Amino acid sequence: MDLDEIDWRILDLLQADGRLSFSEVGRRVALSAPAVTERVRRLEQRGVITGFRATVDPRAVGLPVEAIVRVRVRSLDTPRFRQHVLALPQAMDADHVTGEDCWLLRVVCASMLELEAIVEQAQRFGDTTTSLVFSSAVRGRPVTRETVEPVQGTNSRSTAS
Amino acid sequence: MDLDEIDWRILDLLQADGRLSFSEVGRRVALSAPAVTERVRRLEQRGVITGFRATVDPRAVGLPVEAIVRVRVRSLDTPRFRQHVLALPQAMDADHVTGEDCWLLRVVCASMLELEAIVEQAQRFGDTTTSLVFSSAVRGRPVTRETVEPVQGTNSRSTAS
DNA sequence: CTTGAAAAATGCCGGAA
DNA sequence: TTCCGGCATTTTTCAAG
Repeated sequence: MDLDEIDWRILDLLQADGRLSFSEVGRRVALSAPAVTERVRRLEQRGVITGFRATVDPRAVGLPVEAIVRVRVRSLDTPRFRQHVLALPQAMDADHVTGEDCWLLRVVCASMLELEAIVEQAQRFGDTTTSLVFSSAVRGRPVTRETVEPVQGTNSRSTAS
Repeated sequence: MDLDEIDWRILDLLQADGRLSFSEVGRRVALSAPAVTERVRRLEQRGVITGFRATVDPRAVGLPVEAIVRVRVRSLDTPRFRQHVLALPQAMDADHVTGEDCWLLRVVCASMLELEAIVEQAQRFGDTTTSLVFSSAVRGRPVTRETVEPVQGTNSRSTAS
């Protein structure tokens, strides 16, 4: 929560390239390598950095179909539904949300046939609404200081701030 | 696409911990460090690995509100809407999808007040439906061989396969 | 947080299966 | 091709200030 300017710069760098050496990070933020290592360790311990991951493009490994499946789960079935999606290897994200469609799944799969099977499985727990993803204009935007303290005047209405 | 067993094991390891040294990966898959480096380089070149990133928990940096905003963008406004969401630091994901709600935004922000402002901005482009995220049962599940070739008999209907 | 030294990892090369 | 071994360089790690 109380991150200083250097913490934010480190987060910027590591969200852009999670394999940057801590020496290199240190060079860019004008700190020694051990200092960076220690800051990163503390950011992880405080739960700010939750991990470092390689990101894989599903389309590049034979998963061209991406869809958002909204499921109106009957409340009694919620625990079983939770178990179900946890076991679904094609479910990349599953969010429990407010509103009529209690659950939102992001699913990737090899074909429409497979998507059909997945949606049919989900139907066991409630009504579904499925949308195919054309494209993603934004995916996993890094969290920056701007996200936390957005500046005013960024919108088209007030360009001449 | 044509990934062998070792490629999959490397992807498993690096999706779990993107900062593992390639020597360590090599130890675990019984390959020399240069061989791992070369495989990772090719996986990146083929677009399988799209990058390595640190993941940041928005809640840990003062962004406790997460919401999915569906926007029914009027088709003529789509290009401007695209520009708008690209400029929104709170939009973590933005997907163009089929169906009535042409766009799905995943938004994080500091307060309900801020969410209200963002939704009001989105309203300029079309009607919106907003759902608050209670929790995420799955977030960024790794892509595995199972995702590409799901085994049959995983579902509750056919446990005794 | 820094420095400095030991241990480990990386990058690059020629050569083997 | 794909992988291995070896060497120079860089990075990591750990101690001490």
